[in-house]
Amino acid sequence: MSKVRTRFAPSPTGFLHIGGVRTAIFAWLTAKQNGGEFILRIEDTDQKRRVEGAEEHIVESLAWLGIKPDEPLVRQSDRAKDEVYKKWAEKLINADRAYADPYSAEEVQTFREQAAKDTKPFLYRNHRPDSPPKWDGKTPLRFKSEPKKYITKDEVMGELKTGPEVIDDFILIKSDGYPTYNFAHIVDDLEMGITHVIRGQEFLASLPNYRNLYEALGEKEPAFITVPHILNEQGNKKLSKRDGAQDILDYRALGYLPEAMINFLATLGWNDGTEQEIFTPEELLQKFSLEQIQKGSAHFDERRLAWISGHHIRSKPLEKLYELVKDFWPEATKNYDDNYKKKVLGLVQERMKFFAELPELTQFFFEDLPVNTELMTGHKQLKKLPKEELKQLLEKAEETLKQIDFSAKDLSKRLNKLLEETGQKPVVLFSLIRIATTQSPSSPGLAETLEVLGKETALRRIDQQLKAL
RNA sequence: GGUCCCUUCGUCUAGUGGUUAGGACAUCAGGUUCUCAUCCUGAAAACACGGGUUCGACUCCCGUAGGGAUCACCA
Repeated sequence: MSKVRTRFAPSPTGFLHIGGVRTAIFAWLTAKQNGGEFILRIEDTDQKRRVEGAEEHIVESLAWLGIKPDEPLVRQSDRAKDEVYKKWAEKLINADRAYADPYSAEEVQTFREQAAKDTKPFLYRNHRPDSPPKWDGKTPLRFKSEPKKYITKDEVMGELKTGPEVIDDFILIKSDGYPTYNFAHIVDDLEMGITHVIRGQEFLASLPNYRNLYEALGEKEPAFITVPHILNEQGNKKLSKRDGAQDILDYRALGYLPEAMINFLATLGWNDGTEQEIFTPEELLQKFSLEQIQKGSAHFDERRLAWISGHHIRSKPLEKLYELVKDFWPEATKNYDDNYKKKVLGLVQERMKFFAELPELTQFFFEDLPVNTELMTGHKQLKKLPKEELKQLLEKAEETLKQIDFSAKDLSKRLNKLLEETGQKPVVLFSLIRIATTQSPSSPGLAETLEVLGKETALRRIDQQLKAL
C-alpha cells in the first residue's frame, strides 16, 4: 500500500472553529501515526466568499496546535491559474462525460420550481440538452453523470446504500472559469496522491456523485472518512459562532494549552475503548484509530474542556508552566521578580483551568487590596463572633506572627499552636487571618500563602484590618 | 418534502444475545485538623418508544418518534 497522505482543506471564509479543527486533528493523526504526510490545502475557488486574512488565520491556528503540514501550502486559486482543472475538464469533454450548460441560472431556477410544484425531486439531468453547444469557457461546464446504485464504504459511517436518484449532473467549472469544490477537490486529491479523504458530514450526501466522477475519470478512489459534526451545548444545531463556537485562537487568548485542546477535541466523539480520558498528543498518535470514531454528532461541553485543561496545567513542571504563562501576568506584577512570581504560580497551579484566570487568582500576592468588611460580616462563622473578640484574636495572631520566621513549616506549626492557645476552631482563626492578609474569600493554604507574602506584607495588612475593625 | 446518517445517565462514552449496564465531566454528600482548588470515598443519574426474532434482548429485524446532514455557478 502506498504511503498515507491526508489533507485538511478548509475554505478561507473566516476563522477556524472547533469542528473544523477536530477534522484537521483527525486527518493529522491519521497521517502521522502511519508515518505518512499531512497537507494543508486552501479551497479558495469562490472568490466572492474569500475573507482577507482567513488563510493566515488557519495556518496560525494549526501551528498553535502543533500541527505542521509536511508540504508547502497549496492554494486552489493558484492551481487554477496553471489550468490544472481545465486540463482534467478537457479529458472529460473528450470522453463525452462533460458538456456545456446552455441554460441561464434563471432557466435552471424555473426547472427547479416546476419540479417543486410537481413535488418531484429536481434533477438537472432530466433537462440535459440533446446537442449541447461546444464549451467556450464562458458557460458552466457540467458533468455528464451515469446514474446508478452505490454501496459506498465509509471508514466511519460504514456501508452507505444509495439509489440512482441521488446522482446528478453537477457543475464542474463555473462561468467565472473557476472549478467548483466538487470538481477541484477531486482533481487535487488525485494529483496530490491523497489516500484518505477525511471531512465533515456535510459532504456525505455528495459521496455517490464523487464516486461517479472518479469512475468517469477512470481513477482509483481514496478511502472515505466522514466525521460527524460537533453540535452546540443544547445539541439542536451545528456549532457556529452564534452558539459560542469560538474561533480556536480565542482559546489560545484565554490561555488554554494546545495539548489540552487536542485532547478535548480528539476525545469528543472518539475514544480508544479503554477508560483513559487524558491523552498527550504522543499517546493520541499511538492510540488513535478512525474505526473508533463515533457515528453520531457530539455536543460541545465547555466544562469538560475546563477539566481537561486543568489536568494538563497541573501536569506541567513549574519551570515550564512559568514560561507558558508569562504573557498573562497583570500590570501590577511587573515590579516583582521571577522567583516571587514562580512561587505564586506554584501555589495556584492546581486551581487554574486556563491562564486568563491568573490575575484573579493571584491579585493579592501583588497588591494590598482595600479592606473589605463584607468578607467578615458575610462569613458563616466569623459573623457569629462579636467584633471585639475578632479584634483580640487578630491581635494575638499578629503577636505570634511577629515572633517567627515566615517559613511554611514554622508557620503551620505556630498557627496550630495558636489554635490550642486560643481554643478556637481552625475555620475561625484561619479564616480571620486569611481575610486580613488577602482580602479575598479564598486563597491557597494559609501557611503557604503567608510564606510567599512575607512577614512585612502580612503584618502590614493585619494592621490595616485591625484599624478597620 | 425527497435522500442519507444517527439515538446508552444532563454531557462525552464502554458495551457486539445472558452484565448488579462500567468509566469520565458536571451535580450532591462526606473526608484530607481553614477557604478555594487538588486528591480520596460515596450518592443520584441512561439503554427514545412500539412490535417482532429468540429460552433470553441495550445488543439482531421492522416500524414510530426525535435529532442531524444534504437537495447552489458555497465549500
